[in-house]
Amino acid sequence: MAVQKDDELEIYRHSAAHVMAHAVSELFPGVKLGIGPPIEDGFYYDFDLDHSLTTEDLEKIEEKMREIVKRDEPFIREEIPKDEAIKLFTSLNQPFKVELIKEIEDDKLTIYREGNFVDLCRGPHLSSTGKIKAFKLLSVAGAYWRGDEKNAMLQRIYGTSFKTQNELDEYLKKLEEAAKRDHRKLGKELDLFSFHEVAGAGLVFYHPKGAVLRFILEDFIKMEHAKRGYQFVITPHILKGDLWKISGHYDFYRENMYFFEIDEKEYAVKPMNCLGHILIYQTKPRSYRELPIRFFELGTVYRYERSGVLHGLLRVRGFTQDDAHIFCSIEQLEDEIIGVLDFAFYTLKTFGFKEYEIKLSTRPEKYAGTPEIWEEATKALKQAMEHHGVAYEVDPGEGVFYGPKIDIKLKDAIGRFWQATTIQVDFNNPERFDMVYWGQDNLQHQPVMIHRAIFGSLERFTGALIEHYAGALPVWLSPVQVVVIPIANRHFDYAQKVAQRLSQEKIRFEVDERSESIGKKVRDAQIQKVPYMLVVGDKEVEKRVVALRERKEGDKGQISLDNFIKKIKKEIEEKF
RNA sequence: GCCGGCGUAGCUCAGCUGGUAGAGCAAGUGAUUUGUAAUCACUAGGUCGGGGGUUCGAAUCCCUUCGCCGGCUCCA
Repeated sequence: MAVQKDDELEIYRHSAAHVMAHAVSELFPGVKLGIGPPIEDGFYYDFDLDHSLTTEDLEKIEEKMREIVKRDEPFIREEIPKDEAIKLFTSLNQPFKVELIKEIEDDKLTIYREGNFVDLCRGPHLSSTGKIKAFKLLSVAGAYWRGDEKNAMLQRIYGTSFKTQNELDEYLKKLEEAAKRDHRKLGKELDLFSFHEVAGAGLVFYHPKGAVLRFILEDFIKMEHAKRGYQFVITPHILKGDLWKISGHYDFYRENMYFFEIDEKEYAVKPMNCLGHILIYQTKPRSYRELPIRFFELGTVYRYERSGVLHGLLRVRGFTQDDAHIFCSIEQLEDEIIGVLDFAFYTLKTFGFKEYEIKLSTRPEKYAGTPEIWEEATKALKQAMEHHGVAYEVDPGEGVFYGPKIDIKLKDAIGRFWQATTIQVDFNNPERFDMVYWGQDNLQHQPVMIHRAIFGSLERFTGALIEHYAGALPVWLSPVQVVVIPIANRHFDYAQKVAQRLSQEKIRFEVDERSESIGKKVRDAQIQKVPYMLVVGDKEVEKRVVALRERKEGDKGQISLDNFIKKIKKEIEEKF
């Protein structure tokens, strides 16, 4: 049996999951039990039940759980032989448990009883149900038995539990707070982007303010690529089907692509940019002297994603990648990966991301190339990460069909991780496209190809950014950096003078000339999360200054316009 | 794609068991000229996501479709 580290809270929650299953069994006799482990912030349990569970059912189940807790039934551990366990759970009509037991290698296994409820479980558990103090059932969702979509769909109840009611309340409040950071909600409130049912799911429309943010990201990433020796290219959005056959996408990626016909020829909308870059590489003989060749493109791609997986900006059907393909010699591979990692870490830091996950994904079931080639590429990726001394986890079998990859994942408001940066080694396409370069030895060699994106997708990165800052973007990223607020009509002239100056300094501003109270104008600017407000009234006109209000700190008093401009320009410069 | 839930004015939401829609904010108009998170009044605005059905009558019930939400699966 595998050794597992059971932290106290995990045991606690695991016991809560048992109590929940117990409650469901009492309320719905005949329910078939799946599995019910503790998870990061709570626990779940899967049930096979004819009746569809509703929110009201959750309340009833909670009620029943409280009853079981009150009964304070001891958790009793029992060791029984495998065949006896099979008999027991067969008699209890628990086929999923029987299936699990049959796969356990040990001849002895453990069950836990509490009252008249029995569950297959290796434990450990609390001493009795009465030890569970605070819990809440959160949601019910579908989940395939054993995570396989060919299997039955069970109903999963998610819940959480804490040792005190206080901690539980705090957690629930945290969830509420997280919902406020949701980029989908903020995107609407801040007038950044929209989706349209009439246009199609997963297709983003950037509004003027969203477009400002988008352009800032584009400018930044273009500049950085230029600095790092990338050459810019532009390639078409549609390419003939035949080309995708050469690359293998036709076999391995077909279900994610959009095909259509022109002049009786099959075409596909590009789901990736690599082929265009390969064609450019192929336009002339290449020398080792040119390597590494780094082609960069802000490439817009379209992929068919199953309807249930779309998620605001974080998972869409049309998106733009800051995509580049590096063609280099095998000897240059590791250095190139080191360079890309450096680029990625610099970028994430600049945008304020401190928390991320680094994953190394290895060979999947469907793959192109040979195991040896995969091995070699994986080694290069590992060594590059070791060079940077970063901690990473291995995701076995999660690689793309053409090669292993490193992914950097960013956390969203409620703690889900989304892949941003990706670095993928590809030995497959150089082979399929017969790519070569002339070496110093006057012989032809095959280059290695690296697919990589730093933001990943501009859309996803924008979504992550909004959630990271809860909409309160730093000054350099704010679509509107300053709102000028004249107090009365007689201050409009002065406000316009201030505005003119801001405009000259290329600061993004608005002047609020509405016939509203100053309180209202301030409130609206705060809600729009504008970093700076400049209030101008009689006093400011007279002294030729502005009254500064900072988004987070409130009224900062008077300051000369020159000094304010100096301050804000410095912040913009420093990407603050 | 699968399981469950949801879809009412630009936004946030109300509308009990079927009797043909309502609030606040936003918008427009007018008044007000304001000192740091909501000035007041008036006006306009919806074939209740689309289509079909049940019914004398549907926002309310049923079917279907699109979209959204939470999971699951998938994920370059």
